[in-house]
Amino acid sequence: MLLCSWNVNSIRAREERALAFLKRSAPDVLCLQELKVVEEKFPLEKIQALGYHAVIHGQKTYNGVAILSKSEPSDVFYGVGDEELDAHSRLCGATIDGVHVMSAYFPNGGDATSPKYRFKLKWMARLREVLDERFKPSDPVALLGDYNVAPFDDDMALDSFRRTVLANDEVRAALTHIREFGLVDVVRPFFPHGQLYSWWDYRALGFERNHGLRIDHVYTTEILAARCVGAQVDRKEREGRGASDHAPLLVELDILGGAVRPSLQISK
DNA sequence: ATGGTTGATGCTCAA
Repeated sequence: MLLCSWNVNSIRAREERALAFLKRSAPDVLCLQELKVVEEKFPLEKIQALGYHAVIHGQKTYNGVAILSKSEPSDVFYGVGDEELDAHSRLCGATIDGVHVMSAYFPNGGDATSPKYRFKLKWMARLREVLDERFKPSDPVALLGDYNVAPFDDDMALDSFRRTVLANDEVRAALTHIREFGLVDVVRPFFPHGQLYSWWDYRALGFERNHGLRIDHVYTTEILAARCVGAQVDRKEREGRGASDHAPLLVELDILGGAVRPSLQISK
């Protein structure tokens, strides 16, 4: 079962690339973030034509998340269940092939003096409550998305990121609290020395200089983590004109009995 | 000290 997460930075601007990615990588599940569009204007028909179902939690201009899946989703939910926090469309969930999948777009937070940073910490604290309310640690749960947090120093190309709201001690502690529900970073074990990035700033030749950050993640409960057989970032997708500032993150779980994709076989 | 770019929107904000 191939699970993917990709912050597309506008699904309408990325429509052609997203359709090509679905054809090329054929994931069983693709979690999208930053749709920047309401559900009514989401390019649903073209995605359905490729054999995908779609759970869409849209918003005009900002945010917006979705879960695309080959199998039919059930037990769909939208938002974190808090009136203030759900002014932003940042979370949706669905059960697919028995896996409780969530697509999450954590707030960026601006800078540490900004109200946006308080919002980020509040949203992260609420996400932990959502996990506690909806699931047990023994359930097959997969939280995919743009976490806007780099957990380790070697998840950052530049030391200067350490002081930002993407990597300071406080957000890392907030992420640890989420992890302590019973989640595991299933990508990290395949890249024990770090230097794996999923986002590069559009500005100042961020990608060309490989000034990246690993802020997109797949966290799962232990029962699924034990089945994780490969992980990779599709760096090619960040190249050229019309790229999102994030590259897709792919994770293979050996749970459906299908063939393991050779491109994702990386020894731990 | 606040550049550099992309996207949606509408003459600016968010990332």
